[in-house]
Amino acid sequence: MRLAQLSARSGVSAATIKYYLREGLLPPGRQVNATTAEYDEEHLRRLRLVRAMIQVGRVPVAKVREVLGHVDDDSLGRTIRLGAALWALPQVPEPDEDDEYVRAAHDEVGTLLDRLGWENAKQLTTISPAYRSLVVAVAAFRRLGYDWGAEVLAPYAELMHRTAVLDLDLLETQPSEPERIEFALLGAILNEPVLQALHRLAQEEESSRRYGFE
Amino acid sequence: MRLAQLSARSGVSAATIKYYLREGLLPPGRQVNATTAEYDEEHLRRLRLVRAMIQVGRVPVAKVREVLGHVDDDSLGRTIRLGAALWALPQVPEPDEDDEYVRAAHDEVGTLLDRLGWENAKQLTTISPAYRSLVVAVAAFRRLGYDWGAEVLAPYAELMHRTAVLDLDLLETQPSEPERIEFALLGAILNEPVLQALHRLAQEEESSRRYGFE
DNA sequence: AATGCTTGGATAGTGGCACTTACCAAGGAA
DNA sequence: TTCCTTGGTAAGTGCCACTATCCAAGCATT
Repeated sequence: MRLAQLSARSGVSAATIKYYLREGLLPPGRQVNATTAEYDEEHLRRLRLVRAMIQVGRVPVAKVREVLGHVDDDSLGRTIRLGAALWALPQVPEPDEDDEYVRAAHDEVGTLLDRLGWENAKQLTTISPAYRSLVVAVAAFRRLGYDWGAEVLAPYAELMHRTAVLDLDLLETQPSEPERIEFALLGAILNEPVLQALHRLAQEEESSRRYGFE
Repeated sequence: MRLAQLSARSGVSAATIKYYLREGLLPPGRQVNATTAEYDEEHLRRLRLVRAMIQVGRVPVAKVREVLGHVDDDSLGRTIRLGAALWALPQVPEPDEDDEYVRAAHDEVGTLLDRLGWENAKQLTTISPAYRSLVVAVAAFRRLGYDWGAEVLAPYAELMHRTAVLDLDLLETQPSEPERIEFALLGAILNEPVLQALHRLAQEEESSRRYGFE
């Protein structure tokens, strides 16, 4: 398959594919001669994954390169490789630890994890981007005067835990290791928009059940 | 309160506040004389809301102006005002209706809504951004060869519905109408990052319960 | 009154990012 | 030989969220 055909089958412009090649998001094709390179189905698949990350997941190009680097790193074990790929995904900026709201949010989230019995998550508080995102968002609520405490968060966390159980059950249905890695990555990138969309749709449904359309 | 003090209390630089004033994200202060303007607590609150939208919610400045325009529009009724504000939030690009994957995704989501009995949501399929986001994400999965059908989505949708019930119960605890509008907006902007962070934390927790840290 | 600081407002510039355009030499077909 | 196509490179584009620089008006101190 030539570059032009790769472009036609993926719907991505030839110039953009060249850009991705230059940026290392796609491995180079097999060079046939000085002016021709041959691409295969694996390139097409990788290109679609890249597009899904950039367009649906809004992952910056530099992050995509980093994530794919972890995915392709055969020297790492499964858990580490997956963790590295997921943790490279975009994050909120570092919380300012001197901020009083941030400190209060830390305490609140700690209380929440204790109450839920998430012992493993507790060990990740210093390194997990998910933990940091949670602290930033809770601090933002507090700064606006809303008391988004453990009592409010706990029922949400229970529901998210059930969601995670579904995620992992689904992951285990994937037949082989490389597929599980890609599937988990897609889950993080695409399933979150899916959940968000389902959430908003559910809000619209529930709201119109309670109050009608008016 | 002068602009410099507004800056100090919000942590937003004076130059950025001037930028927001220029862009219409903040109403102008009360002009005292040619070189002095006076701001109040309402300005500070609005500024924090704007920052929450831009920094945590990643809402573009133009969208923030649009959303706030709906929030402040007293001529609209409650449901409409809230709906307008929420629907102005960032969306995925329009799905390409000619794409075979998009058409298949439409069918799949339609089946899902039937199965769930979300009769109200079914009426929104042509206009709701949440519906469109869902179709785009499901189409992206299909394009990569994963059959993200109604059977897979239904249990997620059930959990999201319970989440929406929690959201609306919480909303009803807000004492007055303007507070409910702002609270609902914050819920859409900040609660989604909270849910996402809880989701990822729950995945990490569940994953380490099943497989250990290795 | 003179000096020097601060204030809010306007204008233009910055840096990052995701492309996109223009161009090039090499190769293949008519 | 002529012309088109190919993949690669360098420079440019458009957008966006700020940010730096000016400026004149006011206020305070000397």
